[in-house]
Amino acid sequence: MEPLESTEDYLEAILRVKEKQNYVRSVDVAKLLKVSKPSVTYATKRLRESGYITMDDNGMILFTAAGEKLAIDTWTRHMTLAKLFMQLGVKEKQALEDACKVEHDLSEETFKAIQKFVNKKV
Amino acid sequence: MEPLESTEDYLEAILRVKEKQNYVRSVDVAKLLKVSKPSVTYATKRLRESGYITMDDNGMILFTAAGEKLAIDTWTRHMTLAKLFMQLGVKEKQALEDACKVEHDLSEETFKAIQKFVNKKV
DNA sequence: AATATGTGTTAGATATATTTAACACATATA
DNA sequence: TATATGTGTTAAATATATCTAACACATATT
Repeated sequence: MEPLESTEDYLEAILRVKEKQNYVRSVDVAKLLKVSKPSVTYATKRLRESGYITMDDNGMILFTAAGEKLAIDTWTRHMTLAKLFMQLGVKEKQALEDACKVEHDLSEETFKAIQKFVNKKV
Repeated sequence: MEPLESTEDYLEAILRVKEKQNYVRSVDVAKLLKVSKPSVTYATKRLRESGYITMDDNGMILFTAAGEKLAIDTWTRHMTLAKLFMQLGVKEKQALEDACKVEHDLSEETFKAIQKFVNKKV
């Protein structure tokens, strides 16, 4: 079971699939996040109700402006955190994995401090 | 509603109450975590089943060896993370709050890298 | 003694997020 | 044409974690 994937994780996954192949099917999101198809059905329903995505006649997932912004913001956080961990000596794979788990929970203040640090250092 | 407090959060709270007053009642934990009394009843049941705590005849919460170890480990993580954030310029209160949210999700590798960094710097 | 306060429990509801099973439907293959 | 594969849905179960309401019981106050 294990509750795991939230709004931002799904939006981020949609963004990654879109960058890769320009269209996003439910099954692509399921494969990337390693969750079942019904989980994606449930998630896309929530994301539609929240106004983050729409779906076309073929069931393709499309971002709204708000959804794309939140997805990109989340992705930026993810990469910034991963960068921090890597600068501290963590290997890329682990850094990305940890960043994903942590990215939703940080305050703006802490995120900005981290951003400043990783950019200063590069 | 909002799911929030997990095993480690409760163990950490129990540790903090114990440090402060040497005994730990359910209501103390509820107050510290700002959750309801039934939430604590539910949590202590889980913690007992997992072998992390016991309860004496008066309902006082006692650590097992495993419970105390996990509580201290969690607290150490919490403080190490808070230290990292403070070194990056985050104010103490916010650093502690963010550290609490993040502490459960980090791999050993990343935690050790952070530990090395904050100790090197001091 | 009667009442109020503090502590804790159980029962039931709510919310999030996941799963498997079953099915519908379209397209591709033998 | 019959069957297999791929995509997606709905329904129902499971798991975690919370809440409010109601109650039990002990101690403290009037």
